[in-house]
Amino acid sequence: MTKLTLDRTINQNTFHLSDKTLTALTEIMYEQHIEAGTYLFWEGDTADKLFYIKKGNVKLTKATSDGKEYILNMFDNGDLFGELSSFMSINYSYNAMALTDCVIGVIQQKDLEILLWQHGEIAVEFLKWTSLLNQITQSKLRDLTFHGKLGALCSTLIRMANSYGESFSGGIRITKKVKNGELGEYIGATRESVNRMLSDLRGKEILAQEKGYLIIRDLDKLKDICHCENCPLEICRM
Amino acid sequence: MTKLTLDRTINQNTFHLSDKTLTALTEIMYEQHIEAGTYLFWEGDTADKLFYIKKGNVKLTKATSDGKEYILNMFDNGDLFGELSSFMSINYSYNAMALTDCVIGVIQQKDLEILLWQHGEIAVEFLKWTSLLNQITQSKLRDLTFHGKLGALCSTLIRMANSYGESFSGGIRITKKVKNGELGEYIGATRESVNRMLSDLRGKEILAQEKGYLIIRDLDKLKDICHCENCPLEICRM
DNA sequence: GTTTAAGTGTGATTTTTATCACATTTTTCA
DNA sequence: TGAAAAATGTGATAAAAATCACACTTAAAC
Repeated sequence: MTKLTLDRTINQNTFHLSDKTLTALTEIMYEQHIEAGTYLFWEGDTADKLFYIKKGNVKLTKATSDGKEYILNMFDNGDLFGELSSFMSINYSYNAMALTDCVIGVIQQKDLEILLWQHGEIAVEFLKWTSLLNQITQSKLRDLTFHGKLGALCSTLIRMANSYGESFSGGIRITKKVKNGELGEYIGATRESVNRMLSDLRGKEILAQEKGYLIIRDLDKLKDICHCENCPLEICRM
Repeated sequence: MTKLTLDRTINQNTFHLSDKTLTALTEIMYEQHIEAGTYLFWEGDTADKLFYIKKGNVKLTKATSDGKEYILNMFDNGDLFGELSSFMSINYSYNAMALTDCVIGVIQQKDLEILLWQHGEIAVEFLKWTSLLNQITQSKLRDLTFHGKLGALCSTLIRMANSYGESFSGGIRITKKVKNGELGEYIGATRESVNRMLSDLRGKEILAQEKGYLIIRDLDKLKDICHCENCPLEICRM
C-alpha cells in the first residue's frame, strides 16, 4: 500500500511531489463522491487504481479470520494511496472505508503507468516516494514489534502527534479523535489494555485528555518508553 | 530499505527485473570484497549506494538503546538492498554485517538515478519493485504484530520455508540455519521464548529438527496458528 | 430531551511472555 | 581431538497482556 501526500497545508512533516508531477497527476484523475461509512473498495477487488483524497477521511482495515479487525492506515485530505504493482498482486488485501463524506480523485493505474513511462523524472520522483513509504512502514514494524504493547502505544501516540498534532501551552493536542478500541486495532492490543495503558500515562502526567482529545504533556517520557530513535519527522508519522 | 533479487536460480518465488535492466545495472556497479564479520556500513553512514550480493550473506541489524540488537533483514546471493530516497534521509538507520565472506556489487545512487531518469521504463520497473517490497514489509508488520509471539514465530517459519525451503518426503527443510536467538531478534521475543515455542511445536509434530536444520512437518497447522491469509508467495517471504 | 447505543473504566483471573539462573549440548578452532 | 566458546533446554518466578464481566459515561438518534 502506498501513501503520498500532495497538499502542503495539511501536514508540514510531509514531503511532496513537484508541481509538475502534481499537475500531471491531476490531469489524469477523475472525481468520485463517497458517503461516510461506505467503501471505496473491498479486500479482493482488483487493485488497478490510485486514490487521491481531495476531501475527507479514509481508513484501510483488514478483517482477520477470527472476526476481529485491524487498522492498517488512516488517510486525510491530500493523501494518495493505492497499489502500484499492478503486474503482480492484482487484488487489494484490505478494505478502504470512508470515515467522512469524501471527494476522491481516482487515477487509473494504466494512465499513471503511461505517464511514468514517458517522463522518467516523474517516475524517479515516485520511486523516491515509495522508498520513503517503505521506510515509514519499516519504522512502524520496529516500533510495533520490539518494545511491547506499551512501546507500540507510545510510538503510535508520537506518530499521531507528528501527523495530527498542534502545539499549545499545555502540550501537544492530537486533533484527530481516536477511540481506544481503534488504537488497539492499530497496535494489535485489546481495547482494555489500551485503556489501562492510557490511564497509567495520564496518572504519570505524561498524557491528558480534553473533551475527547488526547494531549501529550511529556513527549520525552513517551520517547523514553518506546526507545525513540528520533527518526526524521517524515518517517515518524502515521 | 530496499530488497530486490536479481538471480532467478536462488529463489523461485521472487520476481525479477528484466534482462535489460539487469544488464544496465551490472554496467554501473563496481565490485567489493567483504570478509565475514565485517560491516558494509554502519548506522549513520551516508546512504548513497545500493548493494548487490554476488556471493555471500548479509544481515541488517539495529542496536537498541538498551543494548539489544534486532534483525531487520537477511540477504542472500542475488539480493539487492539499500536506500533509494537519497534526497531526504541521507543516512542509514541500521548496520549491514557480512555473515560470510561476500562479493558485493556496489551501485552509486547517482549513477542509478541517471539511468532511471533516462529510461522511464526501467524506472517504472523499479517502482513496481519497491511497491512489492512495501507489500512485503506491510505483511510482515501484520504478521509480527497481530497474533502474539507464537503467531509471529509461525509466520516467520512460513516465510523462511518460502524463501529458503526445499520440499522432501518428510516435509519442508529450511536450508538456512538460524539460531533461536536470531529468530527472537527477528520477531521481537527472547531466545528462551523462541526456544520454548519451538519445543512445543516439535512436541506437536508440527516441526522437527535434523542436524541443525528446521523441518516443517505440518505447514497447515503453522498457518492456522498465525491466521495465514495465503498471500501470494512473492509477498510471503523473508 | 429522553432513550438507546457506543464507548470507557476497572476488578478479578488466566494466559502469554520475559527474566534469571544453570545444566546440557553443540560448534569452533587451536 | 579436546578444550573453550557458543548455543540450547528448562525450571522457577515475575511482569505484561488478554479475557471476562459489568458499572459508568458520553454520544447518537428518535
